[in-house]
Amino acid sequence: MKNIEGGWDISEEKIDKMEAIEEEYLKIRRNIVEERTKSVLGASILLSVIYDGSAGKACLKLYNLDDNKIYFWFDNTNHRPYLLSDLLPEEIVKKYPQILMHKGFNYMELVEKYDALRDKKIIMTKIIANDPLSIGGSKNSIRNILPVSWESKIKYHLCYIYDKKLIPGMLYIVKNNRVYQVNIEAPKEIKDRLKNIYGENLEEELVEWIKLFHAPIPSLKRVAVDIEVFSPVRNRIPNAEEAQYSIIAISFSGSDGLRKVLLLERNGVKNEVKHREFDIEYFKDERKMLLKAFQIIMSYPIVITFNGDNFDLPYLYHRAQKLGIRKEDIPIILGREYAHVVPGIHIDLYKFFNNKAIQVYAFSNKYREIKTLDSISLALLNESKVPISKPISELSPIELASYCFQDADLTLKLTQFDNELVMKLIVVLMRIAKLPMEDITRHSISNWVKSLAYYEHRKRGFLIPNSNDILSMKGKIYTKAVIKGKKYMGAIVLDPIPGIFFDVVVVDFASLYPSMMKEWNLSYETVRCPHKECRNNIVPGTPHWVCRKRRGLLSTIIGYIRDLRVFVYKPLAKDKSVDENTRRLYDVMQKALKVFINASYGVFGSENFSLYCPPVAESITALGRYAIIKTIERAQAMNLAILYGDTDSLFVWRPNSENINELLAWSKKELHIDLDIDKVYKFVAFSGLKKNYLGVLRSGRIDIKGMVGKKRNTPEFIKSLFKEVSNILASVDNINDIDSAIDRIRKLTKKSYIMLKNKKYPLNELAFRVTLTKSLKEYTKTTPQHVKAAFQLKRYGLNIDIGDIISFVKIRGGDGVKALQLARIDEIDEKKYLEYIETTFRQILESIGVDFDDILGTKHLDKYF
DNA sequence: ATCTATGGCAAGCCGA
DNA sequence: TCGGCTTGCCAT
Repeated sequence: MKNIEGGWDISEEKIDKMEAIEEEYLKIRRNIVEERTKSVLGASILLSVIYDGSAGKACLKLYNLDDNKIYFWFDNTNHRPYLLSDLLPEEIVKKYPQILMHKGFNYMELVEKYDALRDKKIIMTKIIANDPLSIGGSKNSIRNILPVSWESKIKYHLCYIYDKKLIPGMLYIVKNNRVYQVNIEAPKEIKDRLKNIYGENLEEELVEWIKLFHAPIPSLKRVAVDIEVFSPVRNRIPNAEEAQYSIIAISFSGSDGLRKVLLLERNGVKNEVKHREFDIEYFKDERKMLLKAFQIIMSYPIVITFNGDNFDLPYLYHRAQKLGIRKEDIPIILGREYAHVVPGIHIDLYKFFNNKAIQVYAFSNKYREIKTLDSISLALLNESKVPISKPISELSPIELASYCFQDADLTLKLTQFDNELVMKLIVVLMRIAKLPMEDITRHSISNWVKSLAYYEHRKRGFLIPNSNDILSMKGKIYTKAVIKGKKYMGAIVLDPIPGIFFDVVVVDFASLYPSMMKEWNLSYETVRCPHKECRNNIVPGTPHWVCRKRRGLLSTIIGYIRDLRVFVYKPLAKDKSVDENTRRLYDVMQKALKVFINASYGVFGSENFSLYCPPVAESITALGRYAIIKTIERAQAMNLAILYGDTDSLFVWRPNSENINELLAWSKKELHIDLDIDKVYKFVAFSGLKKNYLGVLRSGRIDIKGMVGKKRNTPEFIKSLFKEVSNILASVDNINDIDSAIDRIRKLTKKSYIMLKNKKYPLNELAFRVTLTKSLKEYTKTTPQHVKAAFQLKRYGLNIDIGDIISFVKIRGGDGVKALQLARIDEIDEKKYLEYIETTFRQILESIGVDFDDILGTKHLDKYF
């Protein structure tokens, strides 16, 4: 027996047992490689597609619903890529000897001549480096197809013919070396709903979309994994590449009920303690423990981690190599950004939950503090980790096991809550974006839209343009942004009329920007199109024109998505006559569609988007401004009093319902956008500032927007004061209640002043919590307070990095601030805090017509000191 | 390698 | 002291 680290006394009998583990492990591996390439496979969900252009092969990862296992399907038909000169019209090849190296290459010209090439079914390849089964080998196969120097210019023609239109997340059957899509019927009632809008003959494309949403979403077998590593130094995160220290615990929590912790016996102490929540298996040899872990990982089709791409899996991989396990016997393949597992799929929930689109639109900003497993679990599961008092390396075996298991279990639960919402969302997003499971969970919205758009291009046989070419043809912007440094003009915000108003109705346009894209045929190819006849089809407020001859691709897709959400899935998700489970499923669909709708405008204004087209973004906002201005004019002509409005909403004071209905009808008829009643307020109090008001709905719910007291970075004691004040206001029913409310607020204010003066608030409630949005050395222009506090912490040896939230309090003298951890209560600068209370309260009070100074009965704060 | 947009406010920094 | 600029957070 080889001594690995420290060395153990191992009995013969134990060695036998361990060798059995190794034998079993190798058997599973062989089984995976040899048998899982079947030519007949029942209904399976397609999880991943790996193309390799240079080898002319593709590999699909299919999850078989019969046995919950992953199978591979190789396409060995060896599609050799065509050379560019085969694809392009002869005259173009002659004209440009280096083909696309020519700088001013005209993409539109190519499009016009492209029709002849349609039947060749050109599509882009997608290449994943380091695919788990090494079906190809080269990292960037484009190099093997074309001379290297062409690489950058070549992007849009590529290159490799693959005529199967596979949709990740959809169901397929494999038979005799062919892959067939499972036929899904589009339900009649859904079609009927759409026929009400589109007429009797639904377009084939729209029916395809419905099928996408009505293919069943099976429950996927999965296991969550977490590891703990020994560390001789407190709070030091071990380096995954060096993998210097032992892995001391590996925990698993599976959707099939597996609850297991593998523990390394250390210091010669034997601990065969049991735990009632999970099984513990003790190991003397770390290598055997890893083999056992690998065995478990390989037995699941889906492996879930929290930050496994960056830590757990790389650490396991490097540690295993260090302990002498051969590379090919480790079921982990490290890519540049991903850690893949074999044979299944690895989902890193850290990346998924960090995705802005998921945070904001799917989970409506329920979690937005630091994205740790703990904070996300707390927000979504209402469950958090039991804190440990000692460093990990000092825990007793049982404490360590519980701590480690807790992480794996929370990770699994994040995919299970709300009827497996997260897994279903992932599958639906895969189907919409046409991205493999690994990619959809790691990429951001601009990549999702890109993938969707590319798929639609290929389906229609369109060339996919190079972003440089779009930009050089359509890069000009004509409007000026209000905010310095922005590219073009955005939305209109009306100046609110300060004061308190009872009986206010808010109307707003239903998804204004996407509606504009749909109504105006806005897409990168239709805005500023080459046709002379379209030049007079001008977008109001801009010099841009829109094509009349061709339907815009993105405009069409966004139109479908919008209609499916607005007319089908959103109403059905609320429809009480639909059974509970189906309704929840519709809610998932509705949420997934929302993500795409909300991003559809933004991506066109983002340089990172591969179809970036500023005139499209500019036209969209211009049309938004046009719509709201026309509506205001119309409302005024009808004698409706507009108190406030922002982008797509208008606040109307005491309207009668006839007038409102007339306005809504007018909008539909004249602007072709749905204007709806969004909210009805008992009263709204405007402070006079834009994006800053407080309202109480008919239901008694209180709506507070933009006020300081609500912001995440304000100290806790002010937030709770603010909450009390808003509750007082929520109780106001009519104008007569106001005086007594003011009186209560006055008392509250005074009380808080005295509390502050007598240092009754604990230090941590006084802390401001501000995020570092850059790394410390990038703050070159100014040194804001939270950066000062961060430097103080750094001097104390703490590791401070981008994304950290710095807690600090304001003090007298010195820097003016001190990091919370370093401050004492007697250093506090009360004056600064009084000023802060003042602004907070002023915003509320001025809106209800009370002078802040009256509240205190004094003009000077100093009198309190 | 990562990234949807612009408008608005409060506070603090920093040079004139 | 003033005002422009930077920063972070929020509204839509």
